[in-house]
Amino acid sequence: MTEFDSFFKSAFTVDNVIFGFDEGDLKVLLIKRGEAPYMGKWALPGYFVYPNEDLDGAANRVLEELTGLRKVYLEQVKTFGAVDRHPFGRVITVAYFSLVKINDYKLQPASIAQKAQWHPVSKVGELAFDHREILDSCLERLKSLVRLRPLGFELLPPHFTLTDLQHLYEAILETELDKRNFRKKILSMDLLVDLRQTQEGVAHRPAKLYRFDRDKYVRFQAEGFNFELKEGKRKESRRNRELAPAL
Amino acid sequence: MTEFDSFFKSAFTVDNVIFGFDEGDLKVLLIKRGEAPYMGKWALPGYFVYPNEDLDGAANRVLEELTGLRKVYLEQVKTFGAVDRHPFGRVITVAYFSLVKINDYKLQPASIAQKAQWHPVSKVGELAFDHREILDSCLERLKSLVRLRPLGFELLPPHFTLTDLQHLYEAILETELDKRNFRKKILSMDLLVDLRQTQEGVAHRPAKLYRFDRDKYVRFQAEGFNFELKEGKRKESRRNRELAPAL
DNA sequence: TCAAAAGTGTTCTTATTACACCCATGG
DNA sequence: CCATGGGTGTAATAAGAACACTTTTGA
Repeated sequence: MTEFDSFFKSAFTVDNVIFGFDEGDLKVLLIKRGEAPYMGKWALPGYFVYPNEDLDGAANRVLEELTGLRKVYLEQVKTFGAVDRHPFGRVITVAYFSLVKINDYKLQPASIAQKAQWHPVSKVGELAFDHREILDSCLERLKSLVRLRPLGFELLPPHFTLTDLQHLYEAILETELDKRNFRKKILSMDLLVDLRQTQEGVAHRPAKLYRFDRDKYVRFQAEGFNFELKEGKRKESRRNRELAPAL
Repeated sequence: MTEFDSFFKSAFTVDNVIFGFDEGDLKVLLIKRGEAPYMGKWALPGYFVYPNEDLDGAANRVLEELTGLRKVYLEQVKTFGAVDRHPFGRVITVAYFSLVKINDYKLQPASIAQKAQWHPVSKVGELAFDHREILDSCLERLKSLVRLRPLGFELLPPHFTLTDLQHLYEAILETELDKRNFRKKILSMDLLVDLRQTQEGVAHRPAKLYRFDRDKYVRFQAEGFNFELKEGKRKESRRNRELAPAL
């Protein structure tokens, strides 16, 4: 194998873009680096992949060490391998994003977590390494996936109002949605359970609470179904450029 | 840096799923392995990433060494890193797919290319390593991208008929399309140029030839536009599960 | 009684689907 | 003159977009 020895000198890491939703904002969990390189800069949580660990395993480990959460939504997005992206040597990183219910998040005792903080995505500036680019890729992927699959619920508490849900979509898609059309669509999908409870202690008419019916979704998927969310912009008569096959 | 030395013992590769379209079939270019491991098995073209090379560069190199083609459509899909996926050690691989016009493909003199062959995607069986899984991921990605962007044209010769185009979509999407609706949609997108030529020497009414207007597409993109291709199945009144925000 | 957010229907426009016959050519 | 695939339109249905007022609560 000596002919290949020279290739076995690189390392790889995972970096995890952990999204949460709170106070009407999409947020991301960042860590303030306490060591070189990029000391003092905000960075994505990540670490080297251990020799006996696969990629998803490493991403889950990073997430759990930081937040204590297991079994949350996690998706591989893209791998970044610019030659000089890491000063220690050739390090390529596999970027993941995960979706957590921000209230489930408990700061872990691990020292690294002491420096973790939620940042509104819209206010994140420069980051260490190429993490800004990684964040952007994950945001874009989230935006497109959230239209195709009911991921939004991963970010909300188990009980939520339709307005919560609408605000979540508005934050992710960076758009505004029509309240009546949104509700009509969501309810027509028949994936929400009316909990027959309402908010309490709000200074306005209390909203009904719902939960996502995951079992039903799984059943619908099995029947071959698509959850799809389209754009909706039609500012000045957007031309139709959709191509629709007619099986 | 000694604390991290143990991590710098892995290697990474790129594997390239090269798609082409010919005789009504979606095809993939595979190589018959002439050495261990998996000697004699069909595999995806791929190789180690050189120390001074980024990932896209390596994928382009693999493609060019094999086919002589440069500047073809190439897209990173997913990274595979199961611990034992390669017998030589820890090797993770970044999977790409590329789209080539099969007639542009010239067998290169490189020895590796001697063993290359186009296989109809539907007839590919077991492959070396985890390459079957990689192929499946790339196929799935192609299927979803082809609905969102006009990638199909990358697989056709510069001049083509509407029937060619329809057959291409049918092959990729594994479905049948209605001829009239397909043409109506495609032509309404205003991305094809009527070349005012027709086929010659066919034993039926000759079809008109078109080309894809790439410049126009670029302009439309700049104006913010979406090329979108939807499913169209409605066998027994498929329920509407699309969620459409109304900005 | 006021402020604040919840909740609710209809109309218009656009997109999607289903569907059948005549046309041009080579053999 | 036949076989082959090319080419064309319309009507019915479904989805998407626009839009404003009443309700319920706490302060």
